[in-house]
Amino acid sequence: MSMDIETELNDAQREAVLTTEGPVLVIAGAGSGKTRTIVYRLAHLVRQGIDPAQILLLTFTRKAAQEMLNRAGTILGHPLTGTSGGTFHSFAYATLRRNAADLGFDNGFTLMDRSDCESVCKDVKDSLTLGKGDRSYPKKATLLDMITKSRNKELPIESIMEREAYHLTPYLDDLNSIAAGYAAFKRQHALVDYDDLLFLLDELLTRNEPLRNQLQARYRYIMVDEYQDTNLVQARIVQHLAGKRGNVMAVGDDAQSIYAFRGANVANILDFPKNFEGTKIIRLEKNYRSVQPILDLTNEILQGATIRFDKHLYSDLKSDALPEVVYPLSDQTQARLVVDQILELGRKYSLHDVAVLFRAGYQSFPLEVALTRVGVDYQKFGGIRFHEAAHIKDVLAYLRLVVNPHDLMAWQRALEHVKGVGPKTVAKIYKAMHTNDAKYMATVTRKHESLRELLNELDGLRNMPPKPSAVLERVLAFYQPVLIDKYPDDYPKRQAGLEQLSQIAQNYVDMDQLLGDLSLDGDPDEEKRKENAVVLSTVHSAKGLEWSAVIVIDLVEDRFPSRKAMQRPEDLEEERRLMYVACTRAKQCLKLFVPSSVYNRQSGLSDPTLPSPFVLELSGGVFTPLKESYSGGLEKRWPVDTKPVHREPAPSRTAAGASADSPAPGTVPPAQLGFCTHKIFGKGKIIACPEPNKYKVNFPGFGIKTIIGDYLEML
DNA sequence: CCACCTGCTGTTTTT
DNA sequence: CAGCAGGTGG
Repeated sequence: MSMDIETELNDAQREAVLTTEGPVLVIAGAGSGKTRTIVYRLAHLVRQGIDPAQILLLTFTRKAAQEMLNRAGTILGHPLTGTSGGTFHSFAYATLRRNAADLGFDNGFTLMDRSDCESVCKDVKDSLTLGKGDRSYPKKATLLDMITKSRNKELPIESIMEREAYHLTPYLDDLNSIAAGYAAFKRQHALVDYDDLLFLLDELLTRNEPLRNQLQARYRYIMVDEYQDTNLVQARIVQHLAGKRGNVMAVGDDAQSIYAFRGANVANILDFPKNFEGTKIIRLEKNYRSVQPILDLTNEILQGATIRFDKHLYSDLKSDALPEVVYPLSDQTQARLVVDQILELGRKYSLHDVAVLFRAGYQSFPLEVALTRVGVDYQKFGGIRFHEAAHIKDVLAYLRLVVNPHDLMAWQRALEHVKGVGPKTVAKIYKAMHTNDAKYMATVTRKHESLRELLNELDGLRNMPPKPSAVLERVLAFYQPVLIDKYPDDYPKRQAGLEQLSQIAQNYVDMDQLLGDLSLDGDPDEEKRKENAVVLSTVHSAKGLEWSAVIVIDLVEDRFPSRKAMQRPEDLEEERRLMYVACTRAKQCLKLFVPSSVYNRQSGLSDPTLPSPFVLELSGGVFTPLKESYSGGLEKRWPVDTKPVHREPAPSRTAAGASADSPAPGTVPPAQLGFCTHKIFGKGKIIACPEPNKYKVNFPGFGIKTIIGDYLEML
């Protein structure tokens, strides 16, 4: 492949590629050739004679980094060797491992995944004897959420609570104690969570000047992708690495910021020019991905935003076909209709070029069943990850113990397979081992004969050369009976997973590296898109990707936007950007599905739905509406808003629904539903208007109340 | 102290 | 439908 900067790039892209010195901020709209720009810049730098090892490319997923490096290699005609590319987290992991002793980890450390972190939270909670008998006590997942959110946003737990979890206020003191206990536990057992990777790197770079200088000297050219989704500590890391020279190119799009929930701060991209003096700002606005009718629709989604974006994408790609909005009767029939659409699209496109997107992982379950029934293969992104499966974690626990004897989480997993040994016994054994209490060890091993064997086996592992594949081989051999015993129903399937793990291990010489990569990057086998498998993905996991045809399902209130995001206006804004990301993935064909009812587990019945506000506010001209007929087909549905909708004397939330389609009878157009305040209950969300001037309002902490309009102030 | 059973609660997104 | 607390029997 050739590299012709003159003909293959537009003016803005070319400028971004050719500006190699000094800070550059590239505001890259969706589909504006951002990846191409980064790839060409990589190639250009190397062609200029820059040593590839002096380039650092930080991206959001390791997959993205790998793909960019590969493409740059293709352009150059030889692979880029020595370039560091990956996520902030993987870069941090590698750097910390080389400097573990400096951070007080003399025996190395182990990276915990999400479920490890949750169980630590639970253990700490139990050991502080908090929440006994309280059924509504925050779950371990909630506890961890609050702790990491507080860290990522660098705010006290109290502020996080005030802003987004008012109902947890009674537990504030508990949460602070649990957070402290959690931190102490990690230290004590040489464990590190995802957040620690970033904070420890920041600490290291701040404190260790020689190291900082060394890294600054090495990485003379830094590129950071998806800058809108970095948080405060990531921005500091970039500043440390860039140093005075400030040779940083940040690329991102404020309209695609969808990770505020984990502490991402859009201010980073907006303030980049302030933090790096003399920043050259380049905007990429021409879209090369989507046909114009799709962009007309996505531009409208952005127009509804409270804080307007200075952005309007345009494209040369024409099409006569408008995006479609399809109204199935229920989420069950939606699955069937989507399968029909997939089969039809499969005639025009390769199936791996067709994607179904949704807000949350579980929303694809009915579709997965339907696809399996008709025999269509699919590949799902954003579900349970490879390394989170119980049997994989079991096996990895033994590997972890080879590296880090303080890893209590791993001890628990490993020893609890012995019949008669539970959490309490493990804790005692752990303590006895670390205090050389031979007497207890003798007693306990006499009581459980198979424990003795297991400990001998572990010693054997520790004494062999730490070659991952060899150690794993031995672990798998003695894990085999446990596997069959523990999973009598489906152990053959899990066995296949373990063999896959063996395959992966072949590629590693270093145990730490293997463990880190598994936790930081999930299933390395997922890299390649399967041929002839339709893609199912959460919108978050679809970021940065594109398909010829995209179907978005479950576009109803409480699902997309998610129910949890309906409490606060700023969360709703993030959902809007998420909707924008979803729709801008489509190149030629976009279909939005709005089921009229969804199955409700609690009642066992189908509940009627309200269409997502993001669909309601679209003007009639940008899409073709189709509804499911009672016979199961699709027919054109004419916009019914010819008869004027009776409007309440205007709660002023008009941004939504200016030209909305008429809602189903008996419901109220969400255009009128917004937020309000009440003298006693405070701020709440209006969820229905059963009769004129009477509203059902959900007040956080008080629940749903029906209130006369006169007592409410509309926001 | 551990394993197993019962009945209640409440469902986002990810490195 | 899972995840979890609490009770019971070994």
